Amino acid sequence: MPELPEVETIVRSLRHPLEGGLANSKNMNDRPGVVGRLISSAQILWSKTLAEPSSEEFLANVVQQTIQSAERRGKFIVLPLEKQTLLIHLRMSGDIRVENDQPPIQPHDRAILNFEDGYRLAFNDTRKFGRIWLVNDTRTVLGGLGPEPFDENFHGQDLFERLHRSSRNIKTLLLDQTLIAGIGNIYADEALFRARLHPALPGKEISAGQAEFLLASIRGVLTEGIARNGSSIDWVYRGGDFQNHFRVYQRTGLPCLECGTVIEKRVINQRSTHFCPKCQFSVKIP
DNA sequence: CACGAGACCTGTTCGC
DNA sequence: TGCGAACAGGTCTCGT
Repeated sequence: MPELPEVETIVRSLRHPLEGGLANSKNMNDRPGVVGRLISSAQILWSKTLAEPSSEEFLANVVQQTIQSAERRGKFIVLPLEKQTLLIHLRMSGDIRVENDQPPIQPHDRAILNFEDGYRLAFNDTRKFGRIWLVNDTRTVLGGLGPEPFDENFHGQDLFERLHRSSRNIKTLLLDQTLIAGIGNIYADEALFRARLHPALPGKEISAGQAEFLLASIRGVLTEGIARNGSSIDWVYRGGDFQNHFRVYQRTGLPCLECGTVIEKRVINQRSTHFCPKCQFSVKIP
């Protein structure tokens, strides 16, 4: 699913002026926002999309509340309302549309928030993995997340200490949302390439200096991803451009852009992992 | 407790 | 051309 840069792009679009932009535009930069809109009704079209509370409770409580802001925590979209908070996780295939003029419900729409002014927010999710929560206390859902990569109080030394405790490989560790929040399969591979670290390297083998450089690499790829409005792959097209700038992800068999060595792919932690065996050579590889 | 495999889903692409 | 297998940006649960 969308990783941190894609979620950040969507969240920024949700903050757009209420009447600015084109409803239904493919480009997130040209879409109307939702902050300040009053929810008048809601529909749950696939019951499992609602993680909590019950459908009846959700429909009764979400109405007559105005969206106060649009934030991001890890890969979660956070929409504080007046009394409670809506949390949305897009997982693998989730997407958000904001539209008006009551266009027909689209295939794979799983939940709809109707606003008093005629606009609506549609949560579309082909694979049905996405989830929505309406909670009183966001800590019940977000409490276990690790630090935000851009938190200025999160330093290379902190990452080092977190990695150093584990014998699991670095690729798996970067995907662990309790260790650091927001990184997914694409940006893990891209960050490890920039950091010149082999994805199979055990966390405990990584030095403090390498962890420092790795955090800078993570911030670098995420920053570039956000600047390019995220990645648009396959049928989930959101107007992002970062997919045209991958250095290793989905470049299996192509020459490394740095050294010309053929990019390899192997499965780590049940996820496809792409890397340059020369640039990301490490002495200790299990 | 840490770790890996399986489950949850649908749609597209790959390989024979 | 057809058809099943493999694969896809994520995370939870269960068994060892």
